[in-house]
Amino acid sequence: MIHSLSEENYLKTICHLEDKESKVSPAMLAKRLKISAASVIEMIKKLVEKQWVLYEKKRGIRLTEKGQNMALEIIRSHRLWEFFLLEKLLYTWDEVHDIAEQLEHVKASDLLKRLEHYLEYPQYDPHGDPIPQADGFMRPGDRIPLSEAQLESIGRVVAVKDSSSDFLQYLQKLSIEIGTEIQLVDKVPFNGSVIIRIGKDHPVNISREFAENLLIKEQ
Amino acid sequence: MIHSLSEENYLKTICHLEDKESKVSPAMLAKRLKISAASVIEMIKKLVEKQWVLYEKKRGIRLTEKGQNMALEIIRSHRLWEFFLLEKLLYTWDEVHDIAEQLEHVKASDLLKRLEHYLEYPQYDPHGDPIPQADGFMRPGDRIPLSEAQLESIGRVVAVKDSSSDFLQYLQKLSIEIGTEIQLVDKVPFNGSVIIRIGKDHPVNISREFAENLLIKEQ
DNA sequence: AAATCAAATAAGGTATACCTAATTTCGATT
DNA sequence: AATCGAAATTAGGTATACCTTATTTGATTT
Repeated sequence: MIHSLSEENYLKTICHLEDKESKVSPAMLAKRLKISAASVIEMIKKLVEKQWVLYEKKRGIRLTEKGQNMALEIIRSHRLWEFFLLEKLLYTWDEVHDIAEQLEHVKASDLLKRLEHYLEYPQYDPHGDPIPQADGFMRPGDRIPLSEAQLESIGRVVAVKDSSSDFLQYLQKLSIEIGTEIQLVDKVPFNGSVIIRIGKDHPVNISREFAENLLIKEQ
Repeated sequence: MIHSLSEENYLKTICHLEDKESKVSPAMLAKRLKISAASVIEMIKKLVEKQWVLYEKKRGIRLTEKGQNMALEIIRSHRLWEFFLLEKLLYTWDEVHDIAEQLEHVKASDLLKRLEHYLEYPQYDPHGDPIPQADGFMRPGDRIPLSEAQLESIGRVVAVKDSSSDFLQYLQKLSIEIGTEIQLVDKVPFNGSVIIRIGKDHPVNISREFAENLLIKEQ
């Protein structure tokens, strides 16, 4: 059965939300996809008919096995293309996502296998998210909160948990962006705050809360 | 102004037809795009409003300068992706076109420049068609009819002029397909027929008409 | 249990890009 | 100039995927 670009985006988003939340509601989907709740309801009906999702009010929206497989394939495509864009076209970590959103929908027999072979079987995308294998297997991610990094280790910022504009502005003040190298210099057991070195600057002290919201990939 | 996938396909197709025909009619577009003439008329109206094409019954459909630029950009994208698919993902010459039809519509600032840099500024796509430069300049193609090849030269089949099923079946009989290497062994002045070697086979004699319909890229 | 409020859903509408089935236009015979 | 046929065009219709504006449902508080 043929599927449209919209349907693919729904499946992908439901898959992501299922990972993060105990129950996926129409309202959550509407928020994530930036469309009205009414439109979501309509589409969910279609996806239920096609047997790609189940919907019960109590349990929320869930992918069927078929739906799950389709979603994983799209996520696989997205992450492989992200890797390509960073590694081969030298885009920066924050630029790749939006382009991969377009590339992920390209269909061709064998495309992902060829792409993956050409990229030498990357395991993680530039944001530290695991790339699902062709058989649907997906290892856990390898990005961790800065607060849990090894002492002395150097990591690269790959994402933030909190994306409030307060937090983002604070990041900007500290000259931290996606890709910035950060070394964990010391942890202060007293209040959980940590001392980090941003790039080659002098070390600074940041709060535990901050350190928990900054996701890094150790290298 | 934002443009849709359909609009892009119209512009691209009009551009190709303008090259080939003295006048582009709605009926020709309908045939090429495999949609009804009525739908073409509708779309042409929209494109005229957006000032991407001009339409007068006597002169037919023509791209404006803006439309021409947009069309060339899409063609550039198409041919760069074709090159990528062949060169990097190792697809065969006949597989790349359909995939590039999808990739050509991906939008991202800088994408084509990066892609082109990464591919080391290819001049021609796998079918011997020239890849327009960023500034819109496009050199002439470098594929020629087999009948005009240099004696002794070895070329690779990149396209056919005549795509009637009779012709294609004859090709199949001779084991010629896109990508097949052909050496021009000799020309017979008498009737214009030529003697060719297909791959590593014994030379065979083919008619002038045949040789004129087979486009090769010398190497 | 009644009131309240947000989430879910229904109803009806829009734009895009197709379609088929008339109808009109126009150039080429006759 | 009348006729004919193909091409162009109009009219009206469909599916997709959105929308806004009710209305309903249901969970939570009072």
